[in-house]
Amino acid sequence: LTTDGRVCEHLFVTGDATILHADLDAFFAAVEQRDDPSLRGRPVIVGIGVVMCASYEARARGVRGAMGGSEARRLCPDAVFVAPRLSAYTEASKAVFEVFDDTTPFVEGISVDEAFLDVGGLRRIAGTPEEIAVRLRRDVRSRVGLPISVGVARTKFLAKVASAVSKPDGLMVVPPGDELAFLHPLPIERVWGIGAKTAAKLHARGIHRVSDIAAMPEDALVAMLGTGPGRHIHALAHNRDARPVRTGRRRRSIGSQRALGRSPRTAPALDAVLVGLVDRVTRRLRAARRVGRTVMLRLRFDDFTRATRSHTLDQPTADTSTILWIARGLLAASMPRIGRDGVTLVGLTIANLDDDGVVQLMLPFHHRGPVDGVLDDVKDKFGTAALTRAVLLGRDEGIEMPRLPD
DNA sequence: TCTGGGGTCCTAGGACCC
DNA sequence: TCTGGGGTCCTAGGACCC
Repeated sequence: LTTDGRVCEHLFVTGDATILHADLDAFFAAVEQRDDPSLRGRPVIVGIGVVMCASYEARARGVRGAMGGSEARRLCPDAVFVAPRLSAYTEASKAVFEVFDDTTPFVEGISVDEAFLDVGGLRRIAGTPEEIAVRLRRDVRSRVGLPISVGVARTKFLAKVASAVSKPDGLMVVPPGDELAFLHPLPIERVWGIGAKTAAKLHARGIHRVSDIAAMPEDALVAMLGTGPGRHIHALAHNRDARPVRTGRRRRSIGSQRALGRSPRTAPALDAVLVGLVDRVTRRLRAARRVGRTVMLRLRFDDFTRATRSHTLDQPTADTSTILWIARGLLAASMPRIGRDGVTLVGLTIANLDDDGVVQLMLPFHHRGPVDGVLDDVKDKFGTAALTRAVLLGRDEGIEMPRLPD
């Protein structure tokens, strides 16, 4: 503890750089270039109305993600626009994560195209972190056909920064001892967690480099950004980041949204959009064998302000008619504001997720030894989702009474 | 073709409980 | 009459990320 009673954030300062951050380069565009040789070497933009992903050839001309299609075309008239093929990206992502899983048991997926890997303790069997990273990049290239950048450091934060700095198709190892020399000259935008708003606040006070942040007392940052962000940014600027690589993280919400564009905004039209969203979301819930308790309606208005309305049920569900009933109620409650401000986007998210009807395995207290035989039985009877849950229950939650399915 | 679609985490206030 | 001290859960909004 620090003198004022907070938990100190650099408990771990010893040790090697053993956290890898692996991040595919221009993922969607790279898949398109892989699958269509005529696109290689040319500026490729995935997305029609809006840029979802731009190849490095297009980025060199100033095209950025989330940019409007018209501006992208103006900057780069010879770009090839490609409609996204989400299933191809999902498949490529799975193949890459297989390579990750073959590298180390400690993989934490961050999104479809990036993950943290903890390779501490693998030195004897797999070599140094740098050797592992070299091999990982080679394997992803040969097995999946995609370029991937890797950062290696002692903290998640720095590994993430290093992979970004090394892009494209790069590898950067930040050895302990060189960390602040690497970090401090960087512009604050490089810090994972500083976005547009925070950067603007900092710039307004003449703060442009990470070293500027590091030179400030924590209190000053807290006064500027609030308690949570202030402390967080201050710690990161000193490379204090104790977050471990966490395996087995599960999705906490499932949602879908639709921008309305020029389509009519009448009540029946909005209801039709809502029905479509509910249908998509509940299908995805059931496919994932999850159920949820909180139904959240998300709205965006003409002036780009946003609002959310939510309702939490007593019992989790993935039932279409139940969720539609709740969603309609939330939409009805929002109609006054919609009439006033004009709606441009409708979204629906289900949160507070739980597993649906998954078997929980209770082992006797005295059970020690391997559980492989038991787990194999569970897998045969109930499938791999149940197996995951059983392992989770044993490792993280101890032994507890199973909650009976409804 | 002004601004897609999918997520995470944090905070603050209020209701409610013991 | 005024008011403790500990907690959970829900709702709404904001910032950030890919």
